[in-house]
Amino acid sequence: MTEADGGLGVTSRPEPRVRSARMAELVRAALGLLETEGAHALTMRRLAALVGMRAPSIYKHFESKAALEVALVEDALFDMGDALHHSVADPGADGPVESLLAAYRSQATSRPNRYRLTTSSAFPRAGLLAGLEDWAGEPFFIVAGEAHLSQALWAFAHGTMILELDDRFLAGSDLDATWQAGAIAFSLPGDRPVGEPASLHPVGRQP
Amino acid sequence: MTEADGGLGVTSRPEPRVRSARMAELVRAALGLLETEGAHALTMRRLAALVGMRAPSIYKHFESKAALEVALVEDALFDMGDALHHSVADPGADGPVESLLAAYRSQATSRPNRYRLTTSSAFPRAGLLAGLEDWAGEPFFIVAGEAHLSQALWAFAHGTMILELDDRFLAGSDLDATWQAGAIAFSLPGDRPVGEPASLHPVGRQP
DNA sequence: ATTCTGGAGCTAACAGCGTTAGCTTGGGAA
DNA sequence: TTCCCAAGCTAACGCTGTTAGCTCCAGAAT
Repeated sequence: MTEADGGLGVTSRPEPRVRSARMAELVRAALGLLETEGAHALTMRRLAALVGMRAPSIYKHFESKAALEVALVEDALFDMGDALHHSVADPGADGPVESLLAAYRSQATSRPNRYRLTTSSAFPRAGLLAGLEDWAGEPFFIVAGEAHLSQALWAFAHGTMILELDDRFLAGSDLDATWQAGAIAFSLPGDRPVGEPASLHPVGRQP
Repeated sequence: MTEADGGLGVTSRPEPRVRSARMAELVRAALGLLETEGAHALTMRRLAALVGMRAPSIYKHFESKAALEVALVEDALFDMGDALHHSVADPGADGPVESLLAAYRSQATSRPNRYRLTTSSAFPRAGLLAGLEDWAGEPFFIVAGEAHLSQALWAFAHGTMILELDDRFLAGSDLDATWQAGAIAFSLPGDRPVGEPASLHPVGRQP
């Protein structure tokens, strides 16, 4: 990841907050609860029981449930940022856009409920570590090379991701092809992988 | 809207559920609460107070809060579907993709909290009127002309929309340009509006 | 005209939620 | 040895969606 600092990166990876052993244990248990049973199962009483305490005692370590969720989401953003920065530093045989999208999709899919929490409208984003979201999202700018296209690419990635996780696409859809359709639409021609199926291309891209 | 039936449409607009006067009043009040104060304010007790009753009485008209939200979301999908079908039937001077995206954005922006509810991961989509979501989303297929590209376009639209509503884009971003960047990426060249600003194109698109 | 019925309101209450107040306890610093 | 405070506890508050069970009245049926 250090390579990226000397590269195109203009933001830097924030320093994660230090956590006591008990805090780390709570976050670990919370992640387990969230992923195995869903957001509705992540309650203070259930979490407390999981680590052998009672709900009010959690407040000795986190000032609110929101603060605990912030910890979960910061983990998610560090994981996502690391994966994305790695993908731009070392894109595979496919183009950089394909590589970035594959990293994004793989990361989100690995912990779907944490991804949902991270991108939820209700989540108190203001409490996040300063600069973390910008750093995690920077690879989109690096790959797209231009602000508006990078935002559009990010929006495509998030939109496709959340619709996939929520099973909103028509049953039986080939989602690999959907991701690839977006990758092609947002790729610079020179960066496109060779042997790209031409049918997926928006017909007649050239003026 | 009837023109669309004879056109490319293969799905048809479902018949809305009939609502008693009291049900309609509740849905109207619920929408007001949702939009003016947000999802957290939409509680059975507050809604009941707004129409001059007590919370348990609502259950004489809707079997659960979820059923009431289904009514709100069905309204949203009918409104969205009507707007999108209208846009494909009568695209403006801009291309069909621009026109569709503009309709999508305008519709969602007009009732942001209802849009959030409609697209929320937690929403019980199974309770929706059969075929309603398919019908509302059909214009994306009509415009893109191909299944995967249409899904990618829909994903871009939703992603951009929810990020815009949640204020997730970098402060000061020109979101019109972001929408347009996506519109261009997903447009067939022949359909692109004339006089497209070349600067929006990713720099150095040529190899 | 009387009776019956059922839709639509009500109160009381339950379980679960996040959270707070206030008490206790034990281990390390002074 | 004393003191302090971090970290646990119980009880409780106000909120949530929801259920049980009662009442009341309009309109249909007799």
